[in-house]
Amino acid sequence: MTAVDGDRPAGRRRRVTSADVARAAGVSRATVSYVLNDVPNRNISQATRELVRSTAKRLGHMPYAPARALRSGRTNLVLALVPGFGIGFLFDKALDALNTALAARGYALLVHHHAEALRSITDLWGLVSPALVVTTGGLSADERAAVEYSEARLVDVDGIVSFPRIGRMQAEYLLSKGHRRLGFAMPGDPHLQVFADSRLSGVRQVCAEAGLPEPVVEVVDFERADVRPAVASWRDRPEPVTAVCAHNDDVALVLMAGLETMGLRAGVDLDVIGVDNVPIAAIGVTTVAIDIDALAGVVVDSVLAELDDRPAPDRDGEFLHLVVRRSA
Amino acid sequence: MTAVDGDRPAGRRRRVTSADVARAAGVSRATVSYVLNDVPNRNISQATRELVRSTAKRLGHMPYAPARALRSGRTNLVLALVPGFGIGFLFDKALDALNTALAARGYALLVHHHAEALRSITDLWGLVSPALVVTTGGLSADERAAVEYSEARLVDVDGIVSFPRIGRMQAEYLLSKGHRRLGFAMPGDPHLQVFADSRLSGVRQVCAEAGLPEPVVEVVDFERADVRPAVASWRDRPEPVTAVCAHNDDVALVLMAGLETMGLRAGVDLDVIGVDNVPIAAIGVTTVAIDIDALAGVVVDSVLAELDDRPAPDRDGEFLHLVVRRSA
DNA sequence: CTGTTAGCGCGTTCAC
DNA sequence: GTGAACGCGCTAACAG
Repeated sequence: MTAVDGDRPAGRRRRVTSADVARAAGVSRATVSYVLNDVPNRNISQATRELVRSTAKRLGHMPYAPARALRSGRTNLVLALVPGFGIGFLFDKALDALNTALAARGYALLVHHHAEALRSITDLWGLVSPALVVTTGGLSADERAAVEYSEARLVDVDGIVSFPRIGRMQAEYLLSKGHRRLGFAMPGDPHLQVFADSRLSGVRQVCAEAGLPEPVVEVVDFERADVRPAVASWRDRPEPVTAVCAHNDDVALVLMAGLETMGLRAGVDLDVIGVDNVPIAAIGVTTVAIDIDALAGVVVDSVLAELDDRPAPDRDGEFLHLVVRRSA
Repeated sequence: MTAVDGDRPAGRRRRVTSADVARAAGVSRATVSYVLNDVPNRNISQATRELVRSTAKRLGHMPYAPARALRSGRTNLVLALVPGFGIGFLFDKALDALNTALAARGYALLVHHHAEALRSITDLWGLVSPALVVTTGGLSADERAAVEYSEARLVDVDGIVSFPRIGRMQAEYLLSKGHRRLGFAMPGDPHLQVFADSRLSGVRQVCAEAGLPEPVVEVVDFERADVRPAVASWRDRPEPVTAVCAHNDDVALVLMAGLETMGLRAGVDLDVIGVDNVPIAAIGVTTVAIDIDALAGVVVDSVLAELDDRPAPDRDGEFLHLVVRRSA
């Protein structure tokens, strides 16, 4: 850790405004603005342009975002509201793709971990005022309303990949293998609950449609890898659970590792299926894979379309496929 | 994906300003500001307060961040400049802790994936103007200078945990086990290169100090789990590498899984040591563990201290310890 | 006590 | 190429 303060004893550095540049260059503020923004159809001599630019650089002028935004009535900010950092492999990939695409169009992608309990949307808007908000379905009805009522556009990427659909695929595969009592492994992280519930609902549907009992839900805490209670709950019952849908591959891997320490084996004593097909899943996790690039592409297209006032692109791609390995 | 646009046919909603609220409530703009901000020592009747608040709510007024920031000369934004999303377990934990601590003090933490190739700091400042920037040492000299020259404060969390120190711990442990030819497994992700190089430097130091040859560096690509070339490079040489320091546990896990598919075993045919002690490492990865909570605490303290103009807190904690499992 | 007037901050852009 | 008004919220000075 390096505290960097340079030589600012008490009063901090004064901002260098475009007026300072204008004064130093001996031109008007309007000229400075036109030059620095490359405004077309403004006949400004090359000499003046160079003078303004060099003066700005010499003085260390940086445009001041709030003033610019206030005057133009809009920001070039896209705010991604996430339910927590490190939400997952796919998510991070999509954010990276979005970041690059937006940078090329002069927008900045900002990621904020928003929680209603911590701060309201209204209060957040007093701190940052985005042109567009990207969410993952993690907003309450009130929050959605607040965003929609503000001048910000809203793109909800929830549903590009149907989470219930993923749960359905897991369950359908397990039933096709002859299982009749399913379990569901929830992650311990509360931020992931929303997603997990959504996947679980798909598993529930399939069980209900097949006339089977509800899936037995247990938490497999990612942090402390003690899965004994969960495994006991699944196996020590009159009609034992024989196969478990894990929220994702990470949960599946923790579960599988735990089974091994108990002298049990995934795919033999208990079938386990994950979601995501993360790289490490290659060690033997049967999983529902999601096509990252296609997914990221749709997210990017959706956001850009909304920014351009174009209709939202078709989102009915097929991003899911089953990868069968030894765990189920 | 749901495109949410409500009923805004062509022209989008006009902003509801505090002037609108003042007009509707029949009071002055000043009164509105005093009420909504709970400014002390302002004797405003309870009736007026309620009137203003209810009117603001009825009209759906939200404070407009740029105007507020322009007037007050400062924002309440903390910008974390990261070299990529999904940088790692520890990082995400620290960001979450920071987010919570900052929210309690009226600041918003925004995470931005910044790359010099995509946009300069100067241009970024035209889009968002933070009060403080948190980095992980990923800035170039020019970028550092730009940040330091702006009115934003800068806290660099690089070095809270010494990356070379981590590499040293890995190497020292392996040498203590009798190994004399070390390898280093780099991650494929270019965003992680900076960190990996730093860890590698520690390994290099230890080898040099012990009079041993340089560690043999190979990339273990996280995305495509084919580790055969890397393993071949380590083993197929006159003096084979017998132990590998992996950049982190994820890399170690991919490597271990790859070894297994080759009919080899980590800890037997090749020793492997990771970093982070991620949950899944419990399956048997020997690793350098980092105390997350202590680390996050120092990050939070450093940022809050800088915001409060207090001196940076002591950072000389000991966050590292070795966890020996079966992989080395 | 209760509330108002007026000017500011900084970059943008219309009219000249 | 310039002058000047503007956007929106904050707050010192002031008035009933």
